Amino acid sequence: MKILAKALGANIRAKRKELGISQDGLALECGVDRSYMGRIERGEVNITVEKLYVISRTLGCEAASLLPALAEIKSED
Amino acid sequence: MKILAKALGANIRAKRKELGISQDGLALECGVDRSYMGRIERGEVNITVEKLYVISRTLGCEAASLLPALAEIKSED
DNA sequence: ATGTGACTTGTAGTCCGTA
DNA sequence: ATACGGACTACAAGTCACA
Repeated sequence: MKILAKALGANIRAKRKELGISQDGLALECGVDRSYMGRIERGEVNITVEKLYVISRTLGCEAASLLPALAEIKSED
Repeated sequence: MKILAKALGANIRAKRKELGISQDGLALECGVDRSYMGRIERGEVNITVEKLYVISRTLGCEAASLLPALAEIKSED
């Protein structure tokens, strides 16, 4: 899919592994579906800012820290 | 509406005014409807990360810099 | 130039599976 | 535990008219 979603998903996955929790453990704590969290990490969906905050809160980091830099994304998305 | 959307909208509006451009000027450059940009700034809608990047690119700043800190948003959204 | 209402369409997000 | 799919429902995205 889109570069942006993939980069964001990769950041979320990296942070999650850093904490040593499972994908569906994270999904459960975020109150989102297990299968949906998988799609997010794989960059198959373009999440809303609200969901980004729910996830970052659970991951214990700033929402801003999960976002890839603009330079990484270039002109498309 | 939600605190998060309002805080984000306020940040976008502040950055836009800093650049001295109008709401529909920004909307035009972002390729979104004038009325929709108004709703974003007023925090009436919960935008996707993709839209956030389109707007931040037009504003010439990092997407992360438009996001309010987690501490400002507390447990709700 | 901006706010608001009443829409339609696309997709985010949910819930159920199988491997 | 994770990837992936199908079939939904909720809401973001986009358009237009009027104040």
